[in-house]
Amino acid sequence: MSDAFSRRVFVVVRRIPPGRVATYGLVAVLVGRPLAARAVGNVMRHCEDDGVPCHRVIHATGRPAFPRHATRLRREGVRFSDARVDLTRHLWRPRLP
DNA sequence: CGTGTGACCTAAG
DNA sequence: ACTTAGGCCACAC
Repeated sequence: MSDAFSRRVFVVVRRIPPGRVATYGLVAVLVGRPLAARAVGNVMRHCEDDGVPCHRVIHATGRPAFPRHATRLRREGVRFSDARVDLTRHLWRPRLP
């Protein structure tokens, strides 16, 4: 998909550094649609992982969408406490331009 | 143009 | 700490 919204979502997700994560809601904020968290999820659903680190976008509870994402995150040094990411430690806090 | 759906979020109980 | 209910947005039909 290459509509405007999806592109902006992917641009943001590509900027998430290794070892950090963003929630769907945070991505929504960063693309300028603070209430479009669900739509972000829809975009990620069709993500074919072409250079986009979709495993770094997780649920607000700290649970990745799929277990395989958790293993990739662990490989990047992300710490889990009981199957959820320690958000206080790993939530991405981008520098605002 | 109306409806249903989804890798969501938050507040409340 | 779970579960619900309500809300919001983009997209496919």
